[in-house]
Amino acid sequence: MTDTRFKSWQSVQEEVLARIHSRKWKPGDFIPNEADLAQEFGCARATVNRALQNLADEGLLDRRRKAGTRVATHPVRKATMYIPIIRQEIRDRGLEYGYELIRSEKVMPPREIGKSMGSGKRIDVLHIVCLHTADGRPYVLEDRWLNPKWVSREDFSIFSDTSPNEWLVTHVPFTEGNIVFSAISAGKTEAELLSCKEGDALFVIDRTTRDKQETITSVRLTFFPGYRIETTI
Amino acid sequence: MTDTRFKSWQSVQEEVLARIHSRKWKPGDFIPNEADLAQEFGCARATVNRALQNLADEGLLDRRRKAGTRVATHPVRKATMYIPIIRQEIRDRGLEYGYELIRSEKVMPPREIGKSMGSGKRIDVLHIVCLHTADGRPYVLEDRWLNPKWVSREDFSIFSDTSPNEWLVTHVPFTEGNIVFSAISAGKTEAELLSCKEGDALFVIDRTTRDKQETITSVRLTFFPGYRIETTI
DNA sequence: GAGTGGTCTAGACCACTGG
DNA sequence: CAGTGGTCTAGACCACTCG
Repeated sequence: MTDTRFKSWQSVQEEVLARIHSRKWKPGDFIPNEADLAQEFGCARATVNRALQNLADEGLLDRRRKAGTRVATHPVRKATMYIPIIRQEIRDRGLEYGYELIRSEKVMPPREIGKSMGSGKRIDVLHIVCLHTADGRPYVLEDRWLNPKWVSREDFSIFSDTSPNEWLVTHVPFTEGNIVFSAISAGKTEAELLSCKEGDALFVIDRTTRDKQETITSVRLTFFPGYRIETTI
Repeated sequence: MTDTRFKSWQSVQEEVLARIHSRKWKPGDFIPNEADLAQEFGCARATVNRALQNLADEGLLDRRRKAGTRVATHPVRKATMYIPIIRQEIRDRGLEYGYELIRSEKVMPPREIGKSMGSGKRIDVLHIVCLHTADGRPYVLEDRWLNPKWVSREDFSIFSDTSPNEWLVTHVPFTEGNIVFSAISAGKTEAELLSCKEGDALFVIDRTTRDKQETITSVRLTFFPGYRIETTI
């Protein structure tokens, strides 16, 4: 049964996938253990391990010590979304990118945002509103709150022609955070800035970036009506 | 410089992360090569490799042969979204799951959907509309087209009390597909079925599952107003 | 307790790609 | 061409967890 065709973990993965697709191994079934598969494929166990682990990461297999490996019953449990890097996304569509600063101020933020920025106290926070355009038409509205601890007065002024996004990349450490996708109805402000009608459905991404509990920046991206974000599984 | 604290790839990864966070290694910087790091950490190169590869997968490092490894300039490039398994999602929220079949028919599908199901010809296709409820309130509307090649007449009748989702898991092979997230404005139908107002902004997921070019099923999930999907980075 | 996956090692060779 | 990451191997031990 030893087979010499399987030399790389990719080829092992392909064979495993083929067996799943062909329903030789059905959802819920246990598959042979790594050692046996290694022998059948004529490769090292580490190679099989790499292949199976990768498939498990993608959600196609469930693996547990002692219990073994089985084909997942819910194949599509996660999808990897590529978060748009706005300027690049617009260019990729063959459109001309434009940036426009709409508002830049230091004010008391909404309670919810302020809480996590001022170590408990409510403090003034930098607030930037800007618009990214594609071929001159509104593409996405960026509404950002920046913890002043991370931005000096001088830096602040640069946002007149540099998107906060670009600046953040090189001035703020990598951190943790979360992202929320949702849909909102365009209010008066959004309608004006995005040149759409009030009530239009808009796709929204809220992202918060933290450094140990403390919020560094919180941003809402509101896209033009009809925007869609796509991914392959 | 050899250090004995780093025994596992996770600990190596943590150390690398720490150096990125502390900005000892800044975005765009090259970091030492694997061999050097292995020596510094006092572990095998394979261990360093595993750690760095994982960070590269997460988008925090850019790696290229010969060129080397550098800290990514755009840290948050992708996010892994956990696609809701509706019944489970509702239960996780502590609500009672309910299922209601609204329509079940075999009809000529919209051109776009029909094309990829009938090997070129337009054929009748199974169409299911159902509603998933949480504590009796509309949660998500499921509008699904099923390639009849994959569903027999008898199977079809079961959808009166089983969500197509559950059925698909055990009867259809794993495949490829794509997912699209977007926002729509509630029309008359959505408003009625989801008990919301016309014009409300609704979050929508469109998912298509294919087996080699041929579409097996195409589904649109339209969520109640206010629905959000969240992920951590 | 025993079976299975998870990981580490040391060494080797390969594959890609920048200069 | 040469440097770097990518991968494979064979063997070993560990960690978890099912029964």
